[in-house]
Amino acid sequence: MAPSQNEKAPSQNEQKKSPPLRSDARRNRDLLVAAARELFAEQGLNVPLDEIAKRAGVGNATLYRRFPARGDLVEAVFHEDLTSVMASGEEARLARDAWGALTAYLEGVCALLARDRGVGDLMTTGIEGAPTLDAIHAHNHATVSELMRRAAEAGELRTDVVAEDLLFALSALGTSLPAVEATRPGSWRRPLALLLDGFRAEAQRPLPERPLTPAETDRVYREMGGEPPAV
Amino acid sequence: MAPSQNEKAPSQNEQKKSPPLRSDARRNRDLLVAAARELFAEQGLNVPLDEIAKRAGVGNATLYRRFPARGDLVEAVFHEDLTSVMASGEEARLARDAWGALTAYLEGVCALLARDRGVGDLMTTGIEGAPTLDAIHAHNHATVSELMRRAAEAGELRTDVVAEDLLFALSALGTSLPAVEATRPGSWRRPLALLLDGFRAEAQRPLPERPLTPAETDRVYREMGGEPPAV
Amino acid sequence: MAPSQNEKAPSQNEQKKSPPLRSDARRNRDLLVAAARELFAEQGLNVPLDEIAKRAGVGNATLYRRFPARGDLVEAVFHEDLTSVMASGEEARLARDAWGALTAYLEGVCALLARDRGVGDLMTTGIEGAPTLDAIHAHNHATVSELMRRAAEAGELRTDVVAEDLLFALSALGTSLPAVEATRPGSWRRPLALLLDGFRAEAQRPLPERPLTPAETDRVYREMGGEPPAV
Amino acid sequence: MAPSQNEKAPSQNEQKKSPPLRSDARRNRDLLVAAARELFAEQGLNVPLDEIAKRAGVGNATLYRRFPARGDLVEAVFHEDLTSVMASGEEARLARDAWGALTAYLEGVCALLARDRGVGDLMTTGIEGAPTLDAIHAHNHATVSELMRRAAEAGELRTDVVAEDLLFALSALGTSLPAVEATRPGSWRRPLALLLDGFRAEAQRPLPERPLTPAETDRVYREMGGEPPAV
DNA sequence: TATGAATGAGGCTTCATTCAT
DNA sequence: TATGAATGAAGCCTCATTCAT
Repeated sequence: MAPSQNEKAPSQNEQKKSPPLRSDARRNRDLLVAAARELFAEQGLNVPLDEIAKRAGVGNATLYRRFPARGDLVEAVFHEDLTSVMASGEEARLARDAWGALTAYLEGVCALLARDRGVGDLMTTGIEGAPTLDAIHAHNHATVSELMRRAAEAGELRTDVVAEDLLFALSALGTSLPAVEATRPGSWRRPLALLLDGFRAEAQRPLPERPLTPAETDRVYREMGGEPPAV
Repeated sequence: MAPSQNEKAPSQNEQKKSPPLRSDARRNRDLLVAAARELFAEQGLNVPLDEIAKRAGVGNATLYRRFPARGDLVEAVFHEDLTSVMASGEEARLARDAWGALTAYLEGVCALLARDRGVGDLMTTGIEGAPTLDAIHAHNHATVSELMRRAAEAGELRTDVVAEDLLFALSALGTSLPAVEATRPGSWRRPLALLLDGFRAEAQRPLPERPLTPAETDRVYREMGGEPPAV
Repeated sequence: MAPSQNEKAPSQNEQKKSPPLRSDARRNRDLLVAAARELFAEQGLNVPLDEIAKRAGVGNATLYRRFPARGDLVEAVFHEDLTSVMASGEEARLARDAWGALTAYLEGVCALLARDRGVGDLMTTGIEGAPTLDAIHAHNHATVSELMRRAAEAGELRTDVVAEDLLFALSALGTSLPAVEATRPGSWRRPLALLLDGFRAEAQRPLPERPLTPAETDRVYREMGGEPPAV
Repeated sequence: MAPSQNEKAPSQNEQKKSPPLRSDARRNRDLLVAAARELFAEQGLNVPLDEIAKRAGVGNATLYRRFPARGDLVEAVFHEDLTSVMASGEEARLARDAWGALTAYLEGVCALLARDRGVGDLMTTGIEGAPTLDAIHAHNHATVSELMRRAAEAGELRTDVVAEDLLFALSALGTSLPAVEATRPGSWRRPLALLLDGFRAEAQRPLPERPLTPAETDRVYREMGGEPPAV
């Protein structure tokens, strides 16, 4: 469940100072994370905590002790998935074909969004006190920015857009993808393709309004969910 | 609150057979609708009913008596706004320039979406027992279909898309617009323009996946909210 | 209690002093009584007053004004039925065969109990401020007493029982009769016959406990429903 | 509250798999059951749950957590009493004198009915999802059937009656007994004796109507309360 | 006077959070 | 330290009763 490198350095998840967990505590922790992963995927991040504890087969206080805030649980659950997103982002940045790499990267992200309601919530809701997720978000932003810059240089991407434009569109789309995936698997590729076509160079029409600044984008996400953004 | 044309035909709101309301009842009803309009706009359709009653300054039972189900209140609140959407749809259909009319129509819809969270909820959540809203939804669909057909004939719109594609993208976008509007008024025009550029003829790339059928679209919305769609 | 001249002088129903009702008021009053009659019979005396008003097609305040307490409505509804019980009681007292007359009389009462849940409630619940019903109750008691006395003299009825014994048994049975009637029409005759067999002379076994006094019986009914007895 | 033998085998109350409760939880559970026992006895099974929680001195959520449905609480409360009824039923079946044993058994049942309104409700209302009570009901029926059969063979009981006849009469009587008990303790023996005299052999008169079948009896109780019968 | 609406208390249930063992 | 229960606030709904036209 937790990736193997975590076993070597569990401190990353439990913050710096924690001593390694006792075996039964570790087991319960993992059960909780697994249960939360399922329920977040199925029902989104607002699933009742008691339900998570029940599916894990532990008391709710075990959950609360291990994860004082909902965000801690969220962070634990999505650390792995989103780390792999970071990895695919790194890989994408190495590609020659920036636009193709961007497309492929976003397809990976959307595949994740489509099968996990929690990820979509992460993009719009934001989670209080989830530094790891913040880092991933920053990395994601950097990846998209970088690839967009190069794709624009290559003449594939219109030049009047910024990363915020794309990420915002993606987050808006993201919440809807699990529903289309449940209806017809794979059909999320179509709205994504339409979205991307709007960013292509040939489609250019002068855009109204300047793009949102990063600070404004933050505020947007805060408006939406009540907390800082996450992915 | 009630536009003057409603004064001529108040029966439309109160269904056929109801006798005209007494003055104080009418007043309370209007207070409730006004309070609900504000709170739906601010917080979406799931705002607690007690809060609506409190803001209206009436008891919660008064609310319940007048609007037995939440959907009745929703219908009363959005009837007017959405009727005007229907009117603008009729107007759009008369225009020469189909693509321009479609754009203008969608701008009107998005302006509404941007300033009222309730409308976005309506597009994804659906409301049980709101026949008027269903009718509006059907009209909206017909308008978009008609204009898309003509815009495609005129060579402005890509030919491999259907109304469901556009309406789905719009509903996905809609939920996010109030947040951008609150951050920078009017800035919702930008993501809308990007969305529309994806539908233009020149941008064509072969799309993956066939579009969702209307029945599938219904199921998507049901997946999202639990009930039939509304707008 | 309600002699035929009441039809000429309905004022007796609305207390002494009321002027005769205006025609529409009279109509609404009758609608209310009719609706209450149906609903009391179907669901018992605790049916919501609003439901009665709704079935009558009038506002609930009309009901309240005309019948300030639930008991007033109850009295109006059951006046007629129970008056006919009184009449049949009078007739029974004239019969030669006291035991046969008693049996026939109780069959009439049970037939009423079986098809009207309200009557059973009346026997156990009691109604505050229903003088007419009290009078009927007294008459019923007198009838049963008289017939029992004569049946005992004739050697048909055991001599160690009093009217309270029989009336109590009857009231206990009464609540259950609508359910058996709904299950198999007419089957209420069987438990009644069993009950009566317990009162026959030949069945005599010395009974434990002295019978309840009338005062105690009153208290029993008060215990059961909270109010004075009625039938 | 719980008799000492329960301390040896507490599992019987908490179902098979439950781990033993922690001391405070056990205490609160017992407080709830005690409060419910009192209130059920005083006011019947429809007493508000909040009132039970209040008398127990715990929050209403504690009650809900421990007893998700009212029936769970009912089952907990009456398990003990009714188990002792089953025991006395077993004992009765062993007696020589069937009629005497039946009488004694029913006296025990009536003594219970007289001092606890809840038991009477159980006989007419029925409780959803109370398997233990259903078992007790079946046992009660079997006991009465068996004793009636033997009493008929011994010539003490009339031969044209079945268990349903007696149980129905008993349930009809049952609801009324708490009121007579409250009025004069012990006086419930008199109506019971009268009832039983109606079932004696010497009293025989041909009974009208065939008895209700068990299925019909079920339907009767469903008519009365809305759910399957219980005792 | 006749009418219909407003009221407000009370019931049940659910959940996030805090407390006791 | 690990665990699970208690808590209390809040949501929704229903009804008998009172108030305003």
